[in-house]
Amino acid sequence: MHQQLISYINSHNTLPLTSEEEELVKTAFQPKKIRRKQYFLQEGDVCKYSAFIVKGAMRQYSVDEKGVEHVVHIFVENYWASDRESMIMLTPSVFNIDAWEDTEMLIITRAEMLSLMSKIPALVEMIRLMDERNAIANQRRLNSTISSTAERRYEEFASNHPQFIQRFPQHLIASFLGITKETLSRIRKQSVK
Amino acid sequence: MHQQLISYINSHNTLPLTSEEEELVKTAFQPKKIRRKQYFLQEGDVCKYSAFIVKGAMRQYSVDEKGVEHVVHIFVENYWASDRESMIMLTPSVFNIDAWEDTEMLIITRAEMLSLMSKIPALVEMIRLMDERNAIANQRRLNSTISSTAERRYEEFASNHPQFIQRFPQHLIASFLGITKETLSRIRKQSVK
DNA sequence: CAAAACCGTTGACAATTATCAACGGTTTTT
DNA sequence: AAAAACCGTTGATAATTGTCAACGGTTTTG
Repeated sequence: MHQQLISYINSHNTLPLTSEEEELVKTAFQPKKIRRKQYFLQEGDVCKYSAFIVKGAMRQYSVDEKGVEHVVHIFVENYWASDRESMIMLTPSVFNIDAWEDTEMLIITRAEMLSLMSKIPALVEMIRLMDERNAIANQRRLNSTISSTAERRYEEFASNHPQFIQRFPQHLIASFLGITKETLSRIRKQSVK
Repeated sequence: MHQQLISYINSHNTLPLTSEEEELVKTAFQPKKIRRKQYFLQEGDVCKYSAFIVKGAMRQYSVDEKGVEHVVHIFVENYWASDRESMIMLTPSVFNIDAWEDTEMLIITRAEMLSLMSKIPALVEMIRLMDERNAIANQRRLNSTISSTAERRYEEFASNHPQFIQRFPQHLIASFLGITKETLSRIRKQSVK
């Protein structure tokens, strides 16, 4: 199980981890399994862990005053799930993260992660790379959100993430795109023509 | 002029820069001034520089097929402007960045920045902190974009960034929020009631 | 200082998207 | 095996937001 994480780390670095470093990683990350629908993080709680997903799928969402869920992230294998703001600022999260499928993950606290980073330079490098990619992805998503129609956003998403279309129900994709399930259903009907 | 950058760096770190490090920073960052409306980056070009803004204001925007501008970022003093995706991937940018006010900045290429970072650990730390804050801000913006009405987004923005409301015209704020200037005008009229 | 550009507002109308209720066909739970 | 939950779709209608054109008041430009 830890091997997948180690491969992930190595694939984000020029130099592979030494076996001592691998050991450090293995002891710092705790395995955790949760079943479909169980919470990894609940609104109002402070987020204590980052999770590297080994197998399964989770979603992160907020719930508005009318009780409607808004999915801000979908996570699958090799994704990292957490609410960074809550974890760093130690503030109650406005998000829920729960398992969409039964999920196996490796979790670590921020303190442990910082300690690991001070011992393993490759981790710092990996985080930097991830932040970079993250910033780029966010930029793209933001731009498409403010400048494209719902239809175009769906088309882009479907062509960039065909696996997600197959793996998750439409209503979840709709929420992720910021539209209702009915609107997405009609958009798809349209574009078949 | 460089002093402002050095203060900025120091304020993002536990240890202040040594005078040798300060010197390195001063030689690596080139001063540059541009006038209102001049481009710092033009769509189709590869972004070569990161800019630390010493004085003035810039905006980053894309232009859609109808010729409508969509503002994705507004930058003022002590902000960093660049198109990270273009700069890192060496791909033509889909964005324009231009000066909204006459602007003084300090610019640096990615290669020089990487070289500086290898010599000045404090810079690496600063970048990490900035990435962290950036990720948090993006998360918030994204969530509000997919889960709030235009009216609520404007209210949040106005209460979090009152300086921006005073400094930039409404049509620019509207574009930044992903709505038209007419809609924003009507929203404001409403909320005065 | 005259012309042009910019800015916010308004009205009339159109397009997009949301809301609510209902349906039939799954899949999951008990 | 029956009941419940889930899922996508559709229709009718409402709410939100965009589009286009026009205006008067500013500010900037030549």
